[in-house]
Amino acid sequence: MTCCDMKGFLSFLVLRFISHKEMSGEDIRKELEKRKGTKPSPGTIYPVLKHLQEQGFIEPVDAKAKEKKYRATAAGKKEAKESTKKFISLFCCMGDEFHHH
Amino acid sequence: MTCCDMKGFLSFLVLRFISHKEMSGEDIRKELEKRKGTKPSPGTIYPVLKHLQEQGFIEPVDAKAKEKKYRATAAGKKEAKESTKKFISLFCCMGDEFHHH
DNA sequence: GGGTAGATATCGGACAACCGATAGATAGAG
DNA sequence: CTCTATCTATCGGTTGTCCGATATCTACCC
Repeated sequence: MTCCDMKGFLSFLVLRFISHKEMSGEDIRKELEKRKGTKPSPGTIYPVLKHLQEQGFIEPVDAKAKEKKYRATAAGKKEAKESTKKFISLFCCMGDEFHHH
Repeated sequence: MTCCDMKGFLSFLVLRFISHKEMSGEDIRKELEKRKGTKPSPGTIYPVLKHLQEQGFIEPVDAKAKEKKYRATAAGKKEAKESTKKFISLFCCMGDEFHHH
C-alpha cells in the first residue's frame, strides 16, 4: 500500500510503538496480535525493523541479547511526530469520532 | 496492504468521506489532494468506488449525472463505524497524540 | 446536430507489503 | 558441553494496491 507517503502503515505503527517504549520484535508481534487479532509473520516484522534501523529511526538497546530491544533515536522520534501529524490530517478532522475515543 | 481487514486504507478512507457527505469521484480526488498533497489517479479511485458499491456500502444518488455523487447506505454507515473502531484500537490508546488534535 | 470540456470507467502492468519456510543465534537446564 | 526453547534473520513467491493510458459518457455551447 502506498496510500500514505510512508512505505506502509506497518512501519509507521512500529515506529510509534518503539517511540513510546523499548520493544523487541516479539513484543511488537504480540502487541499487534492484541490490537488486531492476528499475529504478523516474522517475515513481516523483522524486515520492517531492519528498514527502520537503516533509516536511523531506531537502534538496538543491547545488540547481542536473545531478545533484542529497540529504542527510537532522536530522528526516529521526530519522524514519528511528523508522520503522526500527516496521518491525522489524512484520517481525521471531518467532525469525526477520533476525538472521543 | 492488508494491515487492516478492509482492502487497503483507501477504501476505508473513502467510505468515511462518503459517510460524512455525498461525494463524487472527483470530489474525493480533490479532498485527498488537499489532505496529502498528491491527487490519486482515476484508476485508483473508481475501482474503489465500484468495490464499495458492490459490497453494498455506498450507492449513487443520481446514477446518470455527469458528476455522479455517492451516499453511504445503512450497511455502509455501520461498516464505517465498526472499521473506525478497529482502526482506532490499532493506532491509538498508547498515551498518544491522537486525542489532543 | 457537431464539437468541446470534464467526469466516469476499465485494463495491463509495476511495485512493494506481506507471508511461510527455513536457517542461524542466544540463554538456560541438565 | 549438549539439548531445547525462543527469538532473530533472510529469501522466494504471492497477492493486491495503485498508476497511466485509453475509452466512454454527459452536459453545455454554438
